[in-house]
Amino acid sequence: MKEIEKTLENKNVRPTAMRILIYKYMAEKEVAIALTDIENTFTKADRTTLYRTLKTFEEKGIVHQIDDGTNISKYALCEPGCNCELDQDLHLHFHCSNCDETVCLTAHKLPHINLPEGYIAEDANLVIKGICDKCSS
Amino acid sequence: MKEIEKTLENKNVRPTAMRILIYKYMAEKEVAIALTDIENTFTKADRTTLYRTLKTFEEKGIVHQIDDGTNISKYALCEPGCNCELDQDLHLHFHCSNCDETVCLTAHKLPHINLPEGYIAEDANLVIKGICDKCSS
DNA sequence: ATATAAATGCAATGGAAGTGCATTGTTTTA
DNA sequence: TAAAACAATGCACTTCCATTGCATTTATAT
Ligand SMILES: [Mn+2]
Ligand SMILES: [Mn+2]
Ligand SMILES: [Zn+2]
Ligand SMILES: [Zn+2]
Repeated sequence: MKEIEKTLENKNVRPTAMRILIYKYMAEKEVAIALTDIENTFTKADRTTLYRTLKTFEEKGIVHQIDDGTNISKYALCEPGCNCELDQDLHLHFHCSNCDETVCLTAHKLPHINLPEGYIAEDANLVIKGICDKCSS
Repeated sequence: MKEIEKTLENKNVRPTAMRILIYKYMAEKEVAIALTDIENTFTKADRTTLYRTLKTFEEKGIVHQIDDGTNISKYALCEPGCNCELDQDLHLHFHCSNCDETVCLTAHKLPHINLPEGYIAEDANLVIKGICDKCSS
């Protein structure tokens, strides 16, 4: 428990009860989390609080937002030492069309892309859709 | 004009007045088009008609949908001979954070990705965000 | 203890996607 | 050609998620 408090404080986020719970929840799940997931888990808390918690976590580099093509924002805890604010650590994401779960494939970094003249890359998003390991077996 | 009618008929889409106009509009633009773009252009037509036109075009392989990360679906005419229904012709897309325009970089095919055991890829989406050639000059 | 600032809760809004159904227009085919 | 069948369009309405303003509560600083 104290671990999580430390982690939050290190990122300049006050470790409130709700924030600790959400962090713990995300740490236990191995998949990307949507706001509605958190909503359904912590039904006593207000949706806005949960929403703002995710936003705060994102701003402070605790989680990164994932756009998996479902038009539902998902979030996952950043790896220790990840610098996704600096657009490094760009890994790919996999979205399973069967179970609708999205996972970070942090080991799979994005390949470098040579753009045409005049184009300046600042960020990239690569999502693979298909069947995940759990659903394919 | 007759060109467009032929194209639509070849794809088993009836060349109605509205559809021809929308096709023409998209052909003239070199960027991906959102429903609201079409809405703002053809203000007399109903939004649903325009919406369903895009859906029809997509189903019949006349346009492909583009998810550029803005959470607004965009569409672009398929290249002649493109087989995006078969998940081939997977090219990357570039979204300019300055002018908010999205373009197909059809010359840039997606690199092959080796996924971990058990993962089966069916589709992929790669979007580069940054500054486009027009905005960087 | 008081002042200040941050976090939370409540209510409302906005934008975009999607659907049901009636109406209009077009194509078959008898 | 007229009737029947089918496709396209228009209107109204719904759903879903993201986002904001403001009041209230809670925590921190002086
Ligand atoms: Mn990730
Ligand atoms: Mn494209
Ligand atoms: Zn799955
Ligand atoms: Zn631009």
